[in-house]
Amino acid sequence: MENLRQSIMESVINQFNQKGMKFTMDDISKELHISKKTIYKEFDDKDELFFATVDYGFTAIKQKEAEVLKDDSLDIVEKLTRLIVCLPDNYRNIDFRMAYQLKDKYPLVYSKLASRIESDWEETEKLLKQAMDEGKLKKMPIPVVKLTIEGAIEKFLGSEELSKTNVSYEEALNGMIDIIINGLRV
Amino acid sequence: MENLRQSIMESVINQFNQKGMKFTMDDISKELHISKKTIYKEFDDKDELFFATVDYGFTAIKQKEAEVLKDDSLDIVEKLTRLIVCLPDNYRNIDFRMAYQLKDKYPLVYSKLASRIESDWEETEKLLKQAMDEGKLKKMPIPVVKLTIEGAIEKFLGSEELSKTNVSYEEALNGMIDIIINGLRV
DNA sequence: TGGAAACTATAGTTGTAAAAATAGTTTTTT
DNA sequence: AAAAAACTATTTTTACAACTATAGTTTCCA
Repeated sequence: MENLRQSIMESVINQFNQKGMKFTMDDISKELHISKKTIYKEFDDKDELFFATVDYGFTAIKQKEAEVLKDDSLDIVEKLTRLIVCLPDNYRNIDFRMAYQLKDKYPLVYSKLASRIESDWEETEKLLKQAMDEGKLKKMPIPVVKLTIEGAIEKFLGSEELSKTNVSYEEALNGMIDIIINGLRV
Repeated sequence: MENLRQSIMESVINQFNQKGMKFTMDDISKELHISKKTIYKEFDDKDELFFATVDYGFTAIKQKEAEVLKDDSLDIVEKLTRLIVCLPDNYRNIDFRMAYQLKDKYPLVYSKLASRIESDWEETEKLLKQAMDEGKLKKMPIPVVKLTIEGAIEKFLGSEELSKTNVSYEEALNGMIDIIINGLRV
């Protein structure tokens, strides 16, 4: 079976989002109705499993990103808008308020996670800079834009204010991106 | 001496921002070179001291806010911009990443702090709604604007990204407010 | 072959008793 | 009169042992 690895990693993501780091190899084997032995045939140890899972979790996002980038029917500002919409997928698939738990026990996995998210910003940053240089967007230090977007996403995910006021996450996200892209228009 | 209370409360704010909640009554007396007895003559106990300090910490901000509000030479959107610039003062004077420590031991103080910050948003929200109703700004759910601003401020204060890229806090703050106000313009 | 369960060494948790720190008071000193 | 220091009752940390949970392995069975 070739997608055995894959379903194990799916289970890891699932368990992680349910219980944070407090899930066991037994939890995974139970969820998948497979034996631990089978897991250990695919992955040397928990470390390798986590490491592989981080990579796996980003493949879909990277792909979506690549599609946007190569679609030449899109204006640079439109590309940017779509790219920014992609970014929060990271924060949704991997609940970041739980990821800090990795820092202590799996520092390598954590830094891989952090650097992949960072690298997801790279294309966006490049495009932002380009749009500013071309005069399509107002000049503004990139970190200001980046931190504003990141901060908003984390607030949208973490605060109860949205659900209390019946504003959906999607609505908030699109609103925020709309404000920022418009705010940067010359 | 009339500003004895005041200097004690200043010391509390100072100690808090240095050490979080891990400062003692002795620390305060040492910093001010006064005896503990003198502190306890002004304040019944640590609770009352903290409670009073929260109120004290907000007076300057509230005053600045009131001045902006009553200045009729300002356009509503200008008022809003200045009001939003005021808001972060809360987050700077009282480091919010440390305030959560109050929750357990001084729940009353914490809720006072939270509600005062919340009430600081009230005027801003009122003005935002008004500007949207008057067609001066694009309609947008208020929580989206609020969370975006709050999220950005917290990121600006907490992340090392600004200092690493030589962007000052003020620059970032003004940039962010500029983006958002412009992004909301019709 | 692979699932289920038993097994072991280790890592993590919990309870607790001793030690240290601290809020608030009292005494002494300046 | 107020600072400094000493004091006490309470709270907070610390240290450590007993207990529990878990990663990874091995055995057994369908």
